[in-house]
Formats: sequence, C-alpha cells, structure tokens
Amino acid sequence: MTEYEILERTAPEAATAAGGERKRGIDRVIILLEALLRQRAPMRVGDIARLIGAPRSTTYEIVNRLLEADMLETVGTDGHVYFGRAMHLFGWAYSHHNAHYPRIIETLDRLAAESGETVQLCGLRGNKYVVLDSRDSVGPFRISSQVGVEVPIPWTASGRLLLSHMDDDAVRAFIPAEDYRLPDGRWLPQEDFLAAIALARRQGYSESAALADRFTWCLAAPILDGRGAMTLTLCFVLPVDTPEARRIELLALLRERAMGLGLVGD
Amino acid sequence: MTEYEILERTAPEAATAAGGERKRGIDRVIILLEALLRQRAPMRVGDIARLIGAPRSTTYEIVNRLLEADMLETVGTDGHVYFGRAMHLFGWAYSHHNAHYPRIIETLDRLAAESGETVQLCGLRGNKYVVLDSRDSVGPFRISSQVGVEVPIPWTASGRLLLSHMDDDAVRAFIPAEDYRLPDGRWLPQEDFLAAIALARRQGYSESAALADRFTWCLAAPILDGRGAMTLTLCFVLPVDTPEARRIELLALLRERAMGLGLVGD
DNA sequence: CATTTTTGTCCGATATACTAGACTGCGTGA
DNA sequence: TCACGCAGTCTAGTATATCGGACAAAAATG
Repeated sequence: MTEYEILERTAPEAATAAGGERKRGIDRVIILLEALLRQRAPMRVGDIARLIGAPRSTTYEIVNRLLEADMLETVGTDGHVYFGRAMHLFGWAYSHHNAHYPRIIETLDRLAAESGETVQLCGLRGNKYVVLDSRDSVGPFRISSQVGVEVPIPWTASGRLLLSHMDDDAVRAFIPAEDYRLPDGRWLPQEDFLAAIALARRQGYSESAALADRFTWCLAAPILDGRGAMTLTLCFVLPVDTPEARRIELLALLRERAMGLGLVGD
Repeated sequence: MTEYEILERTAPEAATAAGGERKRGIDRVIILLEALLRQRAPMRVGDIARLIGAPRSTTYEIVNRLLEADMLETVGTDGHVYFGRAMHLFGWAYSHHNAHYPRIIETLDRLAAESGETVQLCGLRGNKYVVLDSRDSVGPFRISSQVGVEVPIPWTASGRLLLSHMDDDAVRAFIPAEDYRLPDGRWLPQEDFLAAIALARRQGYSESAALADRFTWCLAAPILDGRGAMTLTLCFVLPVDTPEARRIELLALLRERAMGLGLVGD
C-alpha cells in the first residue's frame, strides 16, 4: 500500500477535490499547509499534489517557493517536506503577542508537574475546538492528545465554556448540525448542549464524563483575557475512574490557577 | 508622526521597494509575513501595503484571504492585523516534529530557573542567526532578547558553533561581506572569524565577550541531533562583569545539559 | 532483465489574478 | 462649513501564473 492510499483513507474528501479548476497560488498554499497540519507528518510533493487536488507542476512550483521562504523544509533525503523554521517564528510571534502567554505556559507546566495528569490549553479555531498546547501525563497508559487537531465543539467540556458568551441563537447558528453526533454515534440533543453551556456559564467551569470517548473525564476552567472575554481554557484530561475526591481537588486547583491568570489588565 | 513613518525609519529598504512591478500572490504573502515578523506588532492594512510596496487593493485582497484562513487575525477595533492561530499550530507542528523538542524546552526552563540568567535556544535561518526561544533573566536590569530577529552570524558565539561543520571556503561563501561589520562599527577580520570557528569546533563550545554589544558575555554549547549534526545551540547571555568563577561554573552546567540532549537516536 | 510507476523539470497557451484607479463614507483639523 | 487623508470596496484590462502534457531519469515492480 502506498503512502497516498493511506492518506486518501484518512481524508477522502480532500482527495476527491474537483479537478480541472484553476485556483490561485494563495489558495493552494493555504490548502497545502492545512493538509500538512492534518497529516502531522512530512509528505512527498507528489502525495501532496494528489491530496490537495492540485496539478503536480503547480505543486512543485509552490512547494519550492515555500522552501525558499523557509515556511517549509525538506525532511530526510527522499523528498519529504514539512513545516519550516519560519513557521516556528510566526507562531511564536502569535502566541507571545499576548503579553502573559509565558505565564499561561508556566501555569500549564506547573499543573502538569504537580498533578502528573494530562493538562491542556484549549481554544477555538473557526467553529471547531483545538488543543493549543498540552503536557501529557506520564503513567504507563498515558492519555495524550494531538495539538492542532480540530474537534467538534460539542464533544468537549472546554467548548461549553468557550461558547458561554453567545446566546442560544448564536450557538445554534454557529455549530454545524453534524457536530452534535458524538464519536460513538450518539446524537447530543441541541437543547442539552445549550443547557450545558448555560450551566458552564453559571458555574464558571465545565466538566464532562465520557463525552469525546469512553475513558476520559474532562475538567475545564476559563482564562479571562484583559477585557474579560473567555477565549482560552485550561483543562485536565483524567482517566474516567479517577476517584471523586481527587477530581474535586483537581478542579479546585485548576480553577484557582486559571483564575490567577485572568483579569490582570493587558 | 504616523505609525508608517516610524516603520519606514526602521526598515527603509522595504519601503522603497520598487513599485510598478507585478508580483504573484504567494510572493506577496511571504513578504507580508516577513514584514509582520520584523515589525513584531499588529499593523493596519494601509501601512502593510506601503511597507511591502504592494498596491492597496492587492493588500486588502491578500489580508482578507489570510484572515479567512486564520493565518492572520484582527487585533483591536481599528483594523490592525497580526499573526493568527493557524500560525501557532503550524509552528507547533514544526517544533514538535523533532521528537525531543519538549526535552530541549524543559532543559531551557531548568537552566533558566536554576541560574536566574538569560538562556536562549538558537539556530540558523538562511545565512542569519536567530533566537528560537528564550527565558529572560529576572533582575532589575534584565538582559532580554527578541525571538525571531535575524542577526549576522559573526556577531554571535552560537554562530561559531553552528558553522563548525563547514570548511573555510564554505564559510567564506556563506557569510555576506557586510555581516563582518559589528554593531559598534568595527570590522571583524574574516580570518579571525574562521579561527574562532575552528576553535569552537575543537572545544565543543564557544564563548564571546562584548561581541554583539558592549555589556554581554555569551556562552554557547551545541545540541547534536540524531545524526550528529549541530543545528541548535543553547546559550547563556550574561552581564559582561560576571565573575570568572561563575562563568566557568555556568559553562560547565550548560555543556553538561546540552550534551545530555544530543545523540539520543531519533 | 523488461515493465511500470514516480520524480523532477520544462514549455506553450490561456484563463485569470493582479493592478491602477475610481468611488464612497468616515473622522479630523482648520 | 470645507478640505483633507484614510479605510474599505469595486471594476475593467492585461501581464502572467497556472495548467496540461511531454520528457528523461530514477526507482520500484514482477
């Protein structure tokens, strides 16, 4: 089985992208970078071309230009490419533009070190939820998570907090219908989701068991930015059998630390 | 004085970019992102247009497309834009593709915490030196440094290590002539630089006093990757009056930690 | 070994992305 | 009030970026 066939299997919709259409370079670049992010691994130019539905010649042209600019770099000797150093610098500039980002990361580190559990920094990207950074727990059966992978918002505890500034209609308009279908096939009733958001808003935290999968229990607390908006959350991802006493203890710790990060004028 | 005039002052060459030339979108995007990185602050679209020498209509077109893709995002209410969340994710993917990047960052954190000094992770980008991450010292007169700013390689201690895989001719071809001119106006003789590289190669570390500026003393040690290549360095940036005993102590610590990071098969 | 697939580069034709410039509306300062 | 500069959008025309396809060389495949 070629690498491409594997790719096609994981992202068939992209592979069937309509051919014959002329697209501009910028669009190709954006599609290419998104594809590379989803793939999370270096790819060969030929495979990229097929995956994003672009002509080979065009793909070579674009990839070479991006290599020149250091936005991509070659990996290994057989023509694989992946993100380049320029991306690191752009991304660093993005994160650190928020003046207390270093404090957020420090908090993330300390929470992980003190608890030994998986801790994540989460936010939205468009109408999806993404993990922005994480510290994975250490045990033999570690619960780890993929930074940058987009997940339907209703699958997550943090999502309930991140939407708590919206009214019901805004939420209804924001979330695509298919995102209410949980990974195990169950459909989450929209009204339940709206109620959960309201609850999260009242409580100032959110908790969910066996939502995105059967074996995790998530605790999430908001980080308020300078203007009191809730654009980031900290969250614990615990094994679902964590004793209640410990969950309560960790929730308190999480809320205290998250609270300590916010509202400190910008 | 408008913001633009300030910008022009700091990057006059870009502002005088030849007009009237038609460029493709990809090139505009790359130039735009580089400009934003150099500026290290949100900019308004009009100012971007002038700074990168692109027509206003084109700049709006491109900026809007990048906003849509989350590679840029609006900041504040008066039309400023800066890097967006997608950049964070691309950059994260870049750094963490190196499997032991988390260990490198952990080492950076520990060195900073234990010493209280400024510690940096450094590398090359093209034929320039860049700081990839740093932890700044805490004292009242902190020596801080800008991640992502490009600096001529001969100005840095790390640069001597990062070129140590090249022979003299390769170095001569690699470094632009004007990069031998130090910030204080002195010219560093090329032969001295080549000798310093050879010394760094023999010693396995590099040290420089009052090179990039009058008041810092830099210590650098290499991080070897899986194949023994020297693509990253860790370095201390110390006040120039740091007692010799302490410098020796810190150098030993730095070398030990940097050594501990390398050669652990990929 | 012969056969097939893939890689990387090149080229001419043309659909179109980019540009110049016009236009509106807002805010500011005289 | 007017004059001015800037933000943001829109349009028509053309310079050119993109595309399909051809090609040689390299790498799988049988």
